[in-house]
Amino acid sequence: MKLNTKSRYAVMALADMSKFPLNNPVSLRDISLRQSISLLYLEQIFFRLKKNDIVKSVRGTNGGYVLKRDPKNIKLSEIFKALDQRVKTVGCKKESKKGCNGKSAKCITHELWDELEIYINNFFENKKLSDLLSTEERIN
Amino acid sequence: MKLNTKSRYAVMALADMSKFPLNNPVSLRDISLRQSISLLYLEQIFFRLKKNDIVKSVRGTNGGYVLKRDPKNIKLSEIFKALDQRVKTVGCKKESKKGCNGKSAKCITHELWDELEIYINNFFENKKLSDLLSTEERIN
DNA sequence: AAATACTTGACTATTTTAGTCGGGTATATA
DNA sequence: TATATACCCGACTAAAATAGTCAAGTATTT
Ligand code: FES
Ligand code: FES
Repeated sequence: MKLNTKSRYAVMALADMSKFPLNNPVSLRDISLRQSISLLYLEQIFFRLKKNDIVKSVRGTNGGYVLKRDPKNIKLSEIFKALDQRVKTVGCKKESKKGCNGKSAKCITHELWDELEIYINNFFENKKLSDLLSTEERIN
Repeated sequence: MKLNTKSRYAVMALADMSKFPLNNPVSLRDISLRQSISLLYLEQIFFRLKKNDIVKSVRGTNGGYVLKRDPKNIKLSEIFKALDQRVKTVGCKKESKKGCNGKSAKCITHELWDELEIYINNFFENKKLSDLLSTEERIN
């Protein structure tokens, strides 16, 4: 099980942003420099974040991205979802009645993996962007 | 985050085995047929399981593999470890003081991913092979 | 002797990941 | 109004990981 860079960078970038005053646009260039993430990659990531109502953009000079909501109200699960990054533990299609090998029934371990998936999703569901900030930053 | 087939098949195969009397060798051919997993792939998986003291082998006709311990005492974490399949959520090297981009310090999200890794490993640590068997099978 | 079943390293096709590229458009400021 | 800044967005690609397969065995039972 591995977490991919897209999700990791997305959370990293958003955490970086949330250190600044809410209405102050933060440019991807700055995030790129501070967090050492490729600017072009960030653009791809933020395109998705914007489409999914997590950030909004301000174009032109001194523009950048702004969090659309308070970090307290942004769950990690939303960020993952925005990037199409879901937890996948089973080999079968959820909707289908068939098992992971196309056979008739769900396999003997299906329930276990389902449980694991719910367990992991639970982590993301209960974590908010604000949880990443240290006490001093949170006061700001 | 995705679970790979190696781990999934390993648990599936071991769960299949644990339905049979403990001292009765179960051949990979049978598991392959019952669970629709490639025999050659299973061989690769069981090679590792054997090396890691989870199963032992019985060669020759009517041979097969036998669980080395009671399913009650086989943790999923051991199975994963046997297959070199570890949970990896961070971008940096654990030992190193450096961050995930080779920069000086650990990044702002490092603690979060560490927490996630511990959280997931915890699931595997607390699950045993016996937990996969239904009540009737457990009596057996 | 023959069949069964494990042994073990190497190899390969496919898929996924981690980005890059290119050619835009909108806005602020000098 | 020219220019620089910064977002916009689809398409592309190299590299790594995954999911197996292949080959050439060895040990044991019947
Ligand atoms: S994981 Fe769903 S049937 Fe195997
Ligand atoms: S995840 Fe460890 S430094 Fe970024």
